[in-house]
Amino acid sequence: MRSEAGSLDRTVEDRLAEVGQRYTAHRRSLIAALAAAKRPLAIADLLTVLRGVPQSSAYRNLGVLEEAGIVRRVITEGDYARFELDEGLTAHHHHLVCENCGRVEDVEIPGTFERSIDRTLERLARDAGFATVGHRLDLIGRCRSCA
Amino acid sequence: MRSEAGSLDRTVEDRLAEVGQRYTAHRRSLIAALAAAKRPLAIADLLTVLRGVPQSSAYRNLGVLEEAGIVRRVITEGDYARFELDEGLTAHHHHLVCENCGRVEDVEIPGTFERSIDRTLERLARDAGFATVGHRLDLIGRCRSCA
DNA sequence: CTTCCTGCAAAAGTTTTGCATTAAC
DNA sequence: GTTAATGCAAAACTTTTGCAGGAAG
Repeated sequence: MRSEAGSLDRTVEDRLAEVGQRYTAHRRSLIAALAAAKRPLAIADLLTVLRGVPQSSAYRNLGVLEEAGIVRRVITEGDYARFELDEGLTAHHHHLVCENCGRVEDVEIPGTFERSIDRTLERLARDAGFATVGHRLDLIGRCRSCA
Repeated sequence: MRSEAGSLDRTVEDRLAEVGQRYTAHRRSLIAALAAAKRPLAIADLLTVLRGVPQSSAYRNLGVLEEAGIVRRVITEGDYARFELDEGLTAHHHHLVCENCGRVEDVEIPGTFERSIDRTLERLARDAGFATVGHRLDLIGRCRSCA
C-alpha cells in the first residue's frame, strides 16, 4: 500500500514495464483520476474528467492496466463496469452500493472482522472444493440522497 | 422460505396477481428451472433447458418477475446476467464464484456468522449515512475443474 | 527502426423495445 | 371483451477490435 503520488506512479510504471508496456499520458491521467476518487469510477465518469480521451482508448488502456494487475474491474448493479486501483496499490476495502441510484462508495471494515471473515470463508470454500482467492463483501442500501 | 413446489407456485402466483400480472406457462417453466438449480442461471442456461422460449420472452418475463420481487438478478464477473429466486422464496445464501470459468454455486454460511456480519455492517452503514438493506458476500476462487 | 499506442469507425455481444397477434382472465 | 403476454425483428447499449497513422524507446 503506497500513498504518495510519486510512489504510485513509479509502481505503476514498473509494473507496466514488466509486461512490456509504456506509461503514457492517457494512462497517467486514468491512474490519477482513479487514485483521486474514493470510489470506483465508470467509464462515463472517467471520460468526463479526462476530456479529450476517446472511449476506445479508455477501454483499451483500462484493459491493459487490468491485465497488469494495476486496475480492477468492479461489477456492481448497473449496466456498465466501474474501475478502481488494485488492492495492492490501495487498502483492502469494501463497497457501499446504493440500490436506487447505483452510487458506489468505498468503506473499510475492522481488521479483526476482516480476518474472521477470511477464516470462515476459507473453510467453507475448502469444503466445496474451491481454492479461495479472496472475497467480495458489499453493503446494499440507500445512500443519503436516495433514502 | 417455502420449499414445496406447490407452495412456491402459489406464492409466485399471488405476488404476480398483486401487480396485475399472470402466471403463464413461460413463467412457470422459468420458475421451475430456477428452483431446480442450486446456482444462479444465465439466460443462455435457461434457453437451453426451456427449449422453444424465445430470448426476448425470457428477458421480458425475468424482468417482470424481478419487479415483482420473485427473481433476483445476480451480477458476478461475466458479461451477462444470472438469475435466481429471491431470498424470500429460498434461504439466504452466498455465492462461490470461479474467477476462471465464471461458474457460480450457492453456499450457506453459519447463522451466527451471518448475524455477526449483519451487526458489523449495520454500524458501518449508519456511520456512512447509508440505510442498509442487505449485504452481498461472495467467495472468489477457482472451482474444482479450474484449480 | 521496431514495438507499442492512438483514434476512428465498424463489429460484436447482451439486453431492450415496437408492433401486430394471440392468449388469459 | 379487456388487458396482458407472445414472438419476431429491429434498436439500443456497452464493450471490443481492425487498421492506418503516429509516438516512444
